[in-house]
Order: sequence, then C-alpha cells, then structure tokens
Amino acid sequence: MISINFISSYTFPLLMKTDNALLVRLAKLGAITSTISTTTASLAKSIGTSQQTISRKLIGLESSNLIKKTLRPSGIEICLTTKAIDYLRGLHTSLSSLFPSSITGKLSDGVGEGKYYVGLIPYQNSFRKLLGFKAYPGTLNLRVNPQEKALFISSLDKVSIEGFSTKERSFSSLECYPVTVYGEKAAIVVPDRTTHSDDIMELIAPDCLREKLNLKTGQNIEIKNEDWNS
Amino acid sequence: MISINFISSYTFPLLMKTDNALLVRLAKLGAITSTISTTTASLAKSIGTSQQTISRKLIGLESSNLIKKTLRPSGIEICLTTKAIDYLRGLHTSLSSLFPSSITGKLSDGVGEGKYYVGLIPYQNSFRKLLGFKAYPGTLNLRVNPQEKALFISSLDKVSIEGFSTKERSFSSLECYPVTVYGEKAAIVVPDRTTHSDDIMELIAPDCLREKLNLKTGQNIEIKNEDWNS
DNA sequence: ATTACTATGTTGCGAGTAT
DNA sequence: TATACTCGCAACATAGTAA
Repeated sequence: MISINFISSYTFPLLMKTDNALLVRLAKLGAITSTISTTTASLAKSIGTSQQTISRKLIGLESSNLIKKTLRPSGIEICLTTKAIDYLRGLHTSLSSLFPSSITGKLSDGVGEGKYYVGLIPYQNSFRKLLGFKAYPGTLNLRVNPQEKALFISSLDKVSIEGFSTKERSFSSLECYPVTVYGEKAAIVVPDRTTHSDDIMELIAPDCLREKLNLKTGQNIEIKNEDWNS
Repeated sequence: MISINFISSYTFPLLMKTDNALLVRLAKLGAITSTISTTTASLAKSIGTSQQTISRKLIGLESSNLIKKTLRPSGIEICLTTKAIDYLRGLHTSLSSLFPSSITGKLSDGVGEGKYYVGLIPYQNSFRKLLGFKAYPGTLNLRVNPQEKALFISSLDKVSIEGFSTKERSFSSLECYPVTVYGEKAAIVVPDRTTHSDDIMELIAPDCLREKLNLKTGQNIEIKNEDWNS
C-alpha cells in the first residue's frame, strides 16, 4: 500500500471530465497495482472539481464495480478493479491504433532520382546541421498505405529543410522526420513539391541501408517512431 | 476526403461519454488525417446518444477549436484540429505509461535454484503443452523496479502452470507470461509461493539466452510485451 | 481531520420542430 | 433528407453541514 498526501496539480488540457479523468488519475497514482491512500479533497484539487463531486463519483464508480474503496479516519483507500483496468487498456488500445509507433512498407526500387537530389550540397549542409548526419546519396523507397503513412508521419517530429535555387531551376523545401530502421538512424523525406504518388515513403540515412541491413526489393520493412536526436 | 455512411456499432464499454468518445470516434473515422463526411444522426447512433446532442457537441468542439466543420446538404464535413490531435496524443501518452510495452532490468547472477526447478519433468511437460517449448534448465534473473514489474506483468497474458507433489515435498503452481527478449521467445515465471524478493524477475526460454544473446551480468536488458503465441 | 448527505442552482439531454 | 433551435425535465455540481 502506498500513501499519497501530495498530488501534483497537473490536469488534462481540457474536457476530460470527472469519470475518465478520475480513473486515469487513480491509475496514475498507483491504484492499478495496489491500494492507495488518498482523500476526496486532494483528488478534487488535482482533477479540478469539488470534494463533494469526487465523493459522489467514487460512490458511483464503486457501484459500477470499477473501484473498491475503504473508508478510513484519515481518508479513503482505493484500488481499481480489473473491469476498470480493462476499460483503460481498451482506451489505450484504441488510441494506440490512432498513434502508431511503427509503419510497415514494401521495399521498392527507387527511380534513381533521389540519388541526384539528396546529394546536392545545400541539402547535405542542412541534413548535417539539422539531422546530424551526412546523407548517403540515395533513398530507400517504400510502398505504404497512404492513410497509414499520413497518420504515422503526423505523430513524428518535423525537421524542415529549406529549398534553394540555382540559375537553371529551384529546388523545393523538404520536411524530414527522424525514425529508425531496425535500429539504424534514418529520416523520412517529404518534398513540399512532391513528385511521386502518396503511397511511396522515401527515406534517407547516413549509410546505404539496403547494403548495411542486406535489404531486398519486395521485402517488408518496419519503420519505427524512435527519435534518436534526444 | 473520405465518405462514411455506415458506422460500426462499437462503443466504448462504459462511461466515456460525449466529448471524449466523440473525439476518439471522429479520429477513428479518419478525421485525424483528412476531412470526413458524416451526419450527426450516424455519429449519434455510434456513440449512443441523440442527434441533437451530437449537433450541440460539434458546435461546442468547434468553438473550442478542436474541430473544423462545414455544413453540406448531405450532412457535415469534419476534421480535427492539431489542438484535438495533441489532446488525444497526450491522453495516449498518459495511458502508455500505465500500460508499458516493455520493462528494463539488470541481469543478475541467478542463485542456481532455477536450474533445479525448471528442469523438473512435470513442469517441463506443462511448459511444452502450454507455452509451446521445452525450457532450457536455468533462469534469466533480472533486477527490476517492483512497481514497474507489477504493472508490466498486469498487462501480459497469463499462462497458469499447475504445481505437483512428490513423497518428499510439494512444488507450487507457477504463473507464466509470454514475452520476448531481443526477439527471442521467453516467459516470465512467477511462483505462486515465491521464494525471492519482489525486485527479481525470473525468465525461462527455449534456449540459454545468456549464451545465445551473449548477455553479461549487470547489463541492462529489455523485455517486451510481444505475444509470440498468436 | 475526514466522508457524504441535503438543498439549491446550473448544465445537459433529447423530443418536437423550424429551416 | 439534413442541422440545429426551443423547452420541459433530468442529471450534475457545489455550498453548507451532519456524523
């Protein structure tokens, strides 16, 4: 049993009222794994509601078999039931499918264009400065589900690379997203003026991953959301 | 833009009312990555509330800058704002810390007892039948944070192994939890009559992982929640 | 100190309905 | 068909207070 008398004043950004917030708070306080000692007043303060509301909610949660509680002179002892844990786990699973930690794609033969663009000095300078590596002059092209791609990319940190112009033509700016490929540093590259279709994901890396990881065309490859810059 | 006219009847088990449920539902329908076409009536049905409530809620969400919506003769077009996505991501992060997908422990020298117990024929028969492998006669002992351990184990599938008795003594039942260690099948073993302290996590595997993975005493080892039985 | 009841004010819900 | 308004009623939140 863990005794908690001080509770951080952190609350969820908005909405996330009462029931949900209360269950998550209790879980965070440790009521998932053991019984915690707390008071309705401190819970109220941490959720941002009144002591009376917490009291009423706890009674409700208990009658819904979501918590077990015991009254003590010093406050209240609470632990979550498996029903509550299953509920939170279900919510977590739902959200996990919305915020994927990896995406799988089939290695396709690049068109060879990437080799030319990635090698350009102004891009390379930016890669080194902002991504921390000099990119191997070539890209790993994966065929992915466009919606999965959009979802995956939306959960990544963005590194913006500026475009530049020569006398002949201009080169668009790029968005890069640090990821890992089987533990190797890499970055998804999305040109702001994209040339190829939505179902291709283009990656750069310090080394030739195709050789280093012995990757074959057509093979499924897992790209992970792991920020190696931190 | 995606058109959705049929909406699955899945709803969250309980509580999870209105605001939260609505945001998660919209996200699942694809409003995270693009604009979706739907109607207040179908949203109402899928959440389990009235059309009027959805209408009112959508107005509220828009004035809180959580969604952007456009009225159409055929219904309503909705997409989530980054504010809403950040909120959902935050909720996901909170829950992820409650349902960890891995735990890290320091490899410690076993007491040598494991070797004896794991090798016993009745246990081995159960391992083969219920876990699908004959266990290498020895255990990998990791020193972990007891609370993290309890939390991690609570999120795993449980495989119960029966105890047995000989003339001399009885051997307790065990709980096993399938996991992976750097991609290798393994299982956490918790004796129901536990002999050692709470901060030790004991693992069995088909092979000697210490040799196979070249693990050294004191090294940090990551145990992942990956069910290789499915 | 606590929890939790009662009373009172506020918000939320949804059937009906206008547009 | 849609969305979204009005309005009667139910549920909720909190101040005061009893135990």
